[in-house]
Amino acid sequence: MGIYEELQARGLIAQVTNEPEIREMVNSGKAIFYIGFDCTADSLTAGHFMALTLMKRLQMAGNRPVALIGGGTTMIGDPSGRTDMRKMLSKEDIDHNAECFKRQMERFIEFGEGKAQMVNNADWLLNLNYVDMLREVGACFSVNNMLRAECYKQRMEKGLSFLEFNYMIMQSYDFYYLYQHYGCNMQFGGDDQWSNMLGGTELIRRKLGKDAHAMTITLLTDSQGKKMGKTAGNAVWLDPNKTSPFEFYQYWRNVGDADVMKCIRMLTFLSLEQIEEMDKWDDSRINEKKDVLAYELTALVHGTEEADKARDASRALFSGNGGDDSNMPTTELAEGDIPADGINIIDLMMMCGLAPSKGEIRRLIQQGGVLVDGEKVNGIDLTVSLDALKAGVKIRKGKKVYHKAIVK
RNA sequence: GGGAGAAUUCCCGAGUGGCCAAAGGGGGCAGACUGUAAAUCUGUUGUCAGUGACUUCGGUGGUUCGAAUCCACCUUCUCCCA
Repeated sequence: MGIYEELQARGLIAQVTNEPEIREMVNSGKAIFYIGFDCTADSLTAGHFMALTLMKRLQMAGNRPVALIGGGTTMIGDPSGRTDMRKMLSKEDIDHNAECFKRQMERFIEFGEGKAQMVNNADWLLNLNYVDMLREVGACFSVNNMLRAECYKQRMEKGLSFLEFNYMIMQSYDFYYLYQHYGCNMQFGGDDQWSNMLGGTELIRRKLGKDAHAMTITLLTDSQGKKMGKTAGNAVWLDPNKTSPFEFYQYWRNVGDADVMKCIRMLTFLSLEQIEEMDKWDDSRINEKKDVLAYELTALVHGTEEADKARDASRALFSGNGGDDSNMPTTELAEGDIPADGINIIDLMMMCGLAPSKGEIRRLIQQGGVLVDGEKVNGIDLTVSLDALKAGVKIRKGKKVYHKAIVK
């Protein structure tokens, strides 16, 4: 079984330009492929993670990845799948974000001579001359066709600025540029990138008379069709400072029943045999599956040591036996922050960042959603003593958020 | 360039002088039920304090005892005509 068949079996392939040729190319390790990452934030997210695993899979099969950081395209902003315009980022922000991306990717993909390469499209996009560009590339695009592209459809109602309209051209130019300078013959991306990617193969065909290929990955959605990798509208980050390994673990531990096997198949590096085996497990082992998923992914992103800790913490908290809670998310407070006669529970929770406002904590307590050291808090006037804090106080918010406050 | 319209809280969307911190829905949070799942039901959802104060309806000024609501200018967007 070749890598192509494996990707297929894992349900990762959404659309391809020419299946027989792509199959042959990736299976024989001849593909030099790129995936673009627009740096709109200072950390990669769980959404990018799938693209990273794909790079790794293909690299393991002998293909050469090119990770493209979108320092140039981020200046424009991809309108795909959006109903409103992206916030314009400053050049400085973009450079900073690109740096962060680079560091995160290096942990994951092997870069170096003969291995993966990393490029930044700011290097060639930012110095383009407008008129030259229009003559060289603009002439190859039909506005009529572009307007029909799926990625602009959603924007036809709310409006699309000329700036964003050009995104497809920039991305196409990237492919064209990489084809010529890096021998890059294939592009991968999320399924929402399909039309942008076709723009690139089309441009290469017109300018050079050569065939380049494009392949999209199935977007990871839950059983309700919503994009995964978000909690309450916030991304699940790969940066441990933005999403701790514990929270990361918990996110995957909590996926819906219907989505577990799909996630395992698409995201983990467990062999297909192992996965088939798990698929046969009885429904009573559903939580075991979730545990495997969470552990595997946390280990991939944060390393086995962090994954072990996250799993231990999770088991200690949820399996009911008390257990080792040393890996619980913790806020360390200075003795000077706490009055000698103790601190009100509301203020304490504020210090731990457990809620954005005092009103919310009050409501939480009134609705019976707060437990301190296992005891339900019955009133908003509870005071936590300094001595208790020195020993460490466990606060539980709702069913799943555990936090420890300790005075050092 | 000309004309018409729009901007409301996390999102969508009602509100056309006081009864508006602002209907309804979505989302979020909590409770019940459970398996750290889903579905369902209930409560809750500006901030700080408590029988009240403060901030919020694109921005800046103005009218008024009182403005999300009226007026002027500005900004952004949509639609129609060029």
